[in-house]
Amino acid sequence: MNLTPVILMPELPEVETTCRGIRPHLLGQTITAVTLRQPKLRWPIPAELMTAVGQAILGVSRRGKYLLIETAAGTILIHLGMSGSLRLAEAHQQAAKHDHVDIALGNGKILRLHDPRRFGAVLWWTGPIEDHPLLNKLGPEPLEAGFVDQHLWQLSGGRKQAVKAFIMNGHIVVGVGNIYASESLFRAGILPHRQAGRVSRQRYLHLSRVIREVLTEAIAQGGTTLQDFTNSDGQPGYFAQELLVYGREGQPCVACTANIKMKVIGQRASFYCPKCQT
DNA sequence: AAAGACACCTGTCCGC
DNA sequence: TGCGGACAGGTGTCTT
Repeated sequence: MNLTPVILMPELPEVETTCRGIRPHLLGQTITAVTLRQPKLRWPIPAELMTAVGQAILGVSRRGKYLLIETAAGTILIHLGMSGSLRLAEAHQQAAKHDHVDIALGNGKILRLHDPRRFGAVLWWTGPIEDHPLLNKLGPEPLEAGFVDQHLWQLSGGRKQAVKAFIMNGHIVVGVGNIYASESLFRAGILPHRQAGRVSRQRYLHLSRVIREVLTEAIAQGGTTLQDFTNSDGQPGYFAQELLVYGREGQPCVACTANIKMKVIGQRASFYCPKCQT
C-alpha cells in the first residue's frame, strides 16, 4: 500500500485538538493585553475585542470549527480558516511573519494566532453565544448526541446537490471538511457526486457512523501526534495522517486496486474509487 | 429554498 | 534560476 501522508490544516479534528491543547493553559487566566498586528482577517477584527482585556477566561470550547474563549464580559470567537494555527508563545518570543494577533495572559504566556492566508477570523460577542449569526444556523456536532443516525437522511429528501457538498454544508452538519468528506464517502462506499436525495436511508445510517469514526480517529491521532503547545519548535495544530483516497488520484485503491479518480465537485477536489463507491 | 459561483489571501509547486 | 499560472485544508455572500 502506498498511502500518502498529508499535512493537514484546520479541519474539525485539528480545531478540536487545538482546543484541547490550549484549554489547560487558558482556563482561569486573566487576559492582560491584546495585540493586533494585522486586523484585516476575513472580517476586520473589531475594536470591542479590547473589552476582553482584564477579563478572566472562564471557558474554552468549540462549535463547529469556531473556537470560543469565554469571559464574563463576552466571548472571543476564533476561526482558523484555511491556514490558521494557534500556539502558546513565551513572552520573550517575538512575533514572526503572519503572527497577526496576540492574547497575553496573566501567567506570562501568549496565545498567538498565525494565519498566512488570513481567511481566519477573530470576533467578539457579548450575547448568548448560540445566538451569534455565524453559529445560530449551524447543524449538529457529528460527535455529539444531537447528531442522530437518521439526521442526514431526513434532511436529504429532494436534494439534487452532490452528497459530498451536502455533508460539507455546515447548516446540515458541522465539521466535515474537504478531506474527511472524501474519506468518509469512500469508507461508506458512496460516490461523492451522487445526488444527496438519491442516497438510501440505510446508506446514510452507515455514512453517519463512518463520519463519527473518521473524525474520532483523526482526533485521537492528533492527540498523540501533536506537540506540546508551548514547545517553541513544535508545529501546533498540524499533524499528519494517512488517508485512503484524498490526494491519491491515479494510485491504486487500498481495497480493490482500481485507480483512484479525482473529480471537482462544488469547486473542491474530490477523490473516490470508481469501483468501491456506487 | 436550493444550488452554484465567487470572494477573501499567501505560499507552494509545476511546467516552460 | 526565474516566472506565470494553477491550486490549497473554509465558508459567508451574492446570483441564479
